[in-house]
Amino acid sequence: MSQRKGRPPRISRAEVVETARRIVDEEGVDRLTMRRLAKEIGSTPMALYHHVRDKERLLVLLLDDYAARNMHRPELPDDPRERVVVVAAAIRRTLAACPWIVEVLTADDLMSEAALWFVEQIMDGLIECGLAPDEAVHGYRAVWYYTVGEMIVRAAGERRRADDDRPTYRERVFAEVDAAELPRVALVARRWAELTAEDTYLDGLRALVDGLTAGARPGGGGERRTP
Amino acid sequence: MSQRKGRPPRISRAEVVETARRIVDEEGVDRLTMRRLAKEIGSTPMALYHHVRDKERLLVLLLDDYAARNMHRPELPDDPRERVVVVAAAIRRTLAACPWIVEVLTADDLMSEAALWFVEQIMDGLIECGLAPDEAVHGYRAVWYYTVGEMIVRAAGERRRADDDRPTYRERVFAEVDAAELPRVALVARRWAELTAEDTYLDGLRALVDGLTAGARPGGGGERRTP
DNA sequence: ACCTGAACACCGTTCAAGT
DNA sequence: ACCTGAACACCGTTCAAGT
Repeated sequence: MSQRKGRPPRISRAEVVETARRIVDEEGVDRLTMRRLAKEIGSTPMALYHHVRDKERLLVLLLDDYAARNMHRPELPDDPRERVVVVAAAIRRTLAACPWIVEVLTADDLMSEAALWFVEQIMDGLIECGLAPDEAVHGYRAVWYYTVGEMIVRAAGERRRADDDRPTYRERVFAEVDAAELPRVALVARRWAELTAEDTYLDGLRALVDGLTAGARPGGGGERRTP
Repeated sequence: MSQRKGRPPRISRAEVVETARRIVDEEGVDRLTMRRLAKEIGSTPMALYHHVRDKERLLVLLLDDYAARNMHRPELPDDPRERVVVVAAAIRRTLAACPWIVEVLTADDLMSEAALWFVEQIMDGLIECGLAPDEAVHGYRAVWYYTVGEMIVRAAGERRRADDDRPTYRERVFAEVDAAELPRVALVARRWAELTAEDTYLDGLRALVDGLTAGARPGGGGERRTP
């Protein structure tokens, strides 16, 4: 069409994101700096700022890129409640595999084009269980909160276990628990680390989805109960 | 007792934490640096490292300190399910009031002495609803995941709303939603920002607690149903 | 429009030395 | 044992100038 005015670009946003992805994959998110990225791309730090607003935005672009490449759509069960569970678990499985995710989740939501299919399925399952569209949005959000929280707490726990000199502090708190004052906690204090290391994501998710859909009367294509 | 050997300390860990708290309260967590803290305390950056392991640890100490000062125990309702809800909401209310919390939650759990009373009450409520102690730990964790996730996602949303030039990106994704492919999402796309800005923490929490306790037979001091 | 170079205003932490 | 000074190895971003 029309001749673009000004100097032709030497690097592109796609190239910036791609190079950033390579650095993060190979060396971890800590090694991704604007200077390092510029060097890798054969340019200067400031050239990057013509293609991404700032570093935080770059991280969000990286997450969207990751989602587009890695979020594979699972087979959908017929039961709407189970559908919500399966889809949420698929989101979590994909995101949990990418260790730098926590950096981005604290900066922004996952709400790229690639992710919307998953949102659609969760909302659809909830609506089929009898929730109104607005309630389904809030239901989706509840599932998302639970999933984000699980990923972040798990990542923190893993990091803590990696720095293996650290146990002392938490363990001391638990060792000093007064069984008269805190009988329930005292009962499990010794096994706390072991119990919280278990992966119970699915159990909690099922409970949440059950709770969200209990009491709503199903409709919208699913089985229907007597009114 | 015995005379301590070596040079007497000029600064204490308590003084370090207290000064750090003042900086964070007055100027935000971004302004808390080891150099700034040292200057404020009238010492050098490296002196701090004799009292706290590193900056991350300092942030955790700060959270524990905050919890000890601000987590006020709520009145406990008789109904065990409602007790879980009230106690979780009390945790969340306190932590949500402290905007730097997300920095720490991604680094470690909240598991200070002050927090254990809240853990106790949640476990107690769940056990009274019929959960076994191990299940109550996992139930508590599910509530904690949900609460952490809600706080982090909400904080990110608020930050996004503060940088008010940013809407374009998410809004464009939603504006381009294909109603044939994603009918449920399309239905609410226009109102997404508005719907997700609503505070529905309690609704989701109630659903989760209902789901966690449904099916378990109550006992352990509460009302009992026919077996 | 796009890119460069230099500079600003910082970081957390290690190390070796002092008291 | 506790503290200091200097240094290491960096950051993200602004600004003014070039093409």
